[in-house]
Amino acid sequence: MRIGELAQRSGLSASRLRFYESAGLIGPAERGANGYRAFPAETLTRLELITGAQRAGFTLDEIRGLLPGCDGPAGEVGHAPQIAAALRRKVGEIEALQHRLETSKIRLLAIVDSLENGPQGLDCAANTRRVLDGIKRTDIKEAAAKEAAE
Amino acid sequence: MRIGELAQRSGLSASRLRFYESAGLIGPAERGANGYRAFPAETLTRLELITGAQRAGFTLDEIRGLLPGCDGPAGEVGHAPQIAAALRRKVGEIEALQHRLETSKIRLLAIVDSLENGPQGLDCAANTRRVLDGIKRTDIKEAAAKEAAE
DNA sequence: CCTAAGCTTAAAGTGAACTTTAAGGTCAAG
DNA sequence: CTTGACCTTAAAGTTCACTTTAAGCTTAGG
Repeated sequence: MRIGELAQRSGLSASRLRFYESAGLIGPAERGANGYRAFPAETLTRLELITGAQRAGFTLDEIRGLLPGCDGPAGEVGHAPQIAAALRRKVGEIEALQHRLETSKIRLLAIVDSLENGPQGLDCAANTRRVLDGIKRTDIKEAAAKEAAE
Repeated sequence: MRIGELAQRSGLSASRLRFYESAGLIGPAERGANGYRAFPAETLTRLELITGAQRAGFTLDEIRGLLPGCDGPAGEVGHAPQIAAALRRKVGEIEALQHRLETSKIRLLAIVDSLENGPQGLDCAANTRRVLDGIKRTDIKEAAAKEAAE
């Protein structure tokens, strides 16, 4: 598969694919007699992994370290346990992020509620204070919920 | 409160606080006779809001638009319904992100499982194929779960 | 044969979110 | 009355993750 087709099928730009290759995120593509890159079909799967990990908040550096591949400095066979441990740490990070998101969501919904069901006709400063108070109450509720959960 | 104390109490650097002020994320601080900034105590709460929103994936531009404050171009009283609508959209985005994270987590755990409980002694290329196969199976299960949920 | 699409490279540019630097003013303590 | 911590500004620098540019191949189609 040449770079244009891979770009179209993956939805990524060709420049991004070249960038990923030069960054070592996808293995160096084979070259045809004309110098054109020839990517194997698996690259598509790998790109999905990469973009998925990115959406999950991983940096490219982290992804390079975590993705399966035999080209790294520790890329030999006995590598698997370390990768598994790293992935477990990442799962922990994802869980922490999920918790933060849930917290953000609760806060946001509290603000929406405060905005939509709160008293009308206050001036802006008073409204701001009320919203911030609402957030503080949310914090307290969260703290209580956290305590209860432990 | 001067900038050093605010920095210490918020855990943010003084340069970051100046940057946030110049970016309009926190209101322009009053100035003492010496030109030093004098921040009101509420700024701390606002900074928590800002960093919280950042952790939730908002850009500073978005945060500036969403945070309560009477200094914006649309900062007058009737502004609340638009803010509420924007916040609801953000909640939707957060939920999408949560779903993506859950997906990532499942994938990661599938890889960990594949790595830890899979056959031993395969060479690296074979192992890679096995891991990628595992991810594909995860995709299929997710698709099935999604279908079932709808 | 020529053109246009598609590929190559190296290098420079972009935008977000800050940080660092440089040059200087303020102020309490010794 | 000087040292050192703390403050000021404007401007330049940094990192990440790419994109754009410039100059130049290759290859299929009219």
